[in-house]
Amino acid sequence: MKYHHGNLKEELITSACKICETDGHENMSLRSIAKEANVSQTAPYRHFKTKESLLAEVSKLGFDELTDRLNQSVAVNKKLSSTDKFLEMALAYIEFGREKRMIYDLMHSPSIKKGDFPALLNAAAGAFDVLVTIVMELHPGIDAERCNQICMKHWAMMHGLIGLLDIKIDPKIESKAGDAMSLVKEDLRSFLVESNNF
Amino acid sequence: MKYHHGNLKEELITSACKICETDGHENMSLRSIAKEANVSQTAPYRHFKTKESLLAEVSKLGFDELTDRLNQSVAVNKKLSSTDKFLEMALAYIEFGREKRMIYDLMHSPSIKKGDFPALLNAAAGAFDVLVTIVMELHPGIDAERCNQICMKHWAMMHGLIGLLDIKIDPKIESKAGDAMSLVKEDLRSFLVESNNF
DNA sequence: TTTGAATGTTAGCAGCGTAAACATAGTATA
DNA sequence: TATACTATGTTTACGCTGCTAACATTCAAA
Repeated sequence: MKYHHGNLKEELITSACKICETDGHENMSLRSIAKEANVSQTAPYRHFKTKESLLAEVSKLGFDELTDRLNQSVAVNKKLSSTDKFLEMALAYIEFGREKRMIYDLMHSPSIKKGDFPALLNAAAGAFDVLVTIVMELHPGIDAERCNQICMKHWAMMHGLIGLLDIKIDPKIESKAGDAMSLVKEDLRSFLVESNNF
Repeated sequence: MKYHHGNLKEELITSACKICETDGHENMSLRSIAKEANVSQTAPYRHFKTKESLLAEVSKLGFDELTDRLNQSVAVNKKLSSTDKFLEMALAYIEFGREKRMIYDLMHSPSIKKGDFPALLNAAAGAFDVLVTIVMELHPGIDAERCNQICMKHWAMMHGLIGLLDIKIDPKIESKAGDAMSLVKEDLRSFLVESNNF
C-alpha cells in the first residue's frame, strides 16, 4: 500500500457514486466515502474543498450521463420523425430518472447549490440543450423565448412525473405506480406531444 | 416558568414550522427546534419518537394548508366554469409552492418516508383528491383509472414546474425564472387546459 | 396520601463536517 | 546527488447532530 494513492480524486468520485446509488444521497457521509476508497477520513480535503463540492462532481457526472442518453435516444434512428425523436427523448429521460433514481435525486437536491459550481451548471444546461435542439427541429425558426418556455414545460412534466412516481401519495395511488409508468410508456405521445399547443 | 409546559407538542410543531420557513428543512435540527420552544434538547422525545416524526407533522400541516387553498380556490366563485375552476386550482397550487417553498420542499423531501406516517399519507391524499374532484366534474362519468392518470399528469406538471423554478439550470434559464412564472400566470390555460387531451 | 404515569432535565454516546498539525513522498533546482 | 518545496496523505480535535439512559418534577388516580 503506497502512501500516495495516485488517483484518489477520481476514486473518491467513483466511491461516492457507488454509495449514492446504494444508500441514497441523504446517507452519504464524507467519512463513508473515504472509507470506501480505503483512505483516511480527511484525505478528501486534499482534493475537494467541501463535501458539497465532491457531491457536485457526482451530480455533474449524472447530468453528463443524462445528456448522453438523451443524445443517444434521438441518434439511434436518424430516420425518426421529429415528433418520434421527441418521444424517444422523453422516454429516455424518464427511464434515466427511474433507473438512477438515487443519482437523479442528488442531481436535484437543494443541498448542492448549482450556482457555486460552474461545471455542474454547464452539465445541467447541456442536458437541457438536447431538448432545446429537438424543439427547434420540431419548429424551425421558433422564437427563442417561446422555445425556452416550451422546453421548460416539458422538462417540468418529465421531472414532475419522475417525482410523482416516488411520492406515492396514498396507497390507492401507490398501487397505480405501475400504471403511471405504463401511462408513460404507452400514452406518452398524447401525454406529451398532443399537448404541444405551440 | 412552570416545569410542565402543558402544550409542548403543538408548540414544538409551531417552532419547527417557523424554523423550516426561515432556514429550510435541511437546516432544521431537533436542538434548534427545542431551543425555539424554550425547552431542553431532549424534551421533544417525550412527544415524538424521532425527529422524522416531528417533521412528518409539519409536512402534514403543509398538505392540510395546501388542501384548504385548493378548495378555497374553486369555492371562491361557484359560478366559474369547470375549466376555470381547474385553472384557479392550478394557480393556487403553484402559488402555494412558491410562497411556502421551504415547507413545500419538506413536504416532498425523501427524508420523510410518508409510508411510515398514515396521517401524512391521508393529508397528501386529501390534496390530491381536490384535483380528482375537479377532473370528475369536468368529465362526468369518467373512468376512475383514466381520471387518476389525468390527475397525475397535471399534478406532475405543477409539481415539476415548481421544482423547475428553483433548479435554475443555467444562468440563461435562471434569468428566465420570472418568465416561467409569467408563463404560469398568463399562459396557464394553454399550458394546462389545452393539453387536456382526455 | 400515596403511588405511578406523564413530562421535564442532565449527562453522555457515536457519527458528522471540517480545520490544524504533522508525516511522507514526489519533484524541481543547486 | 543533495536539498528544498510542494503535493498528498494521517492523526487529532472541535463543535454540532440525533438519540438513549438516568434522574427530577409534576399531575392524576387509588
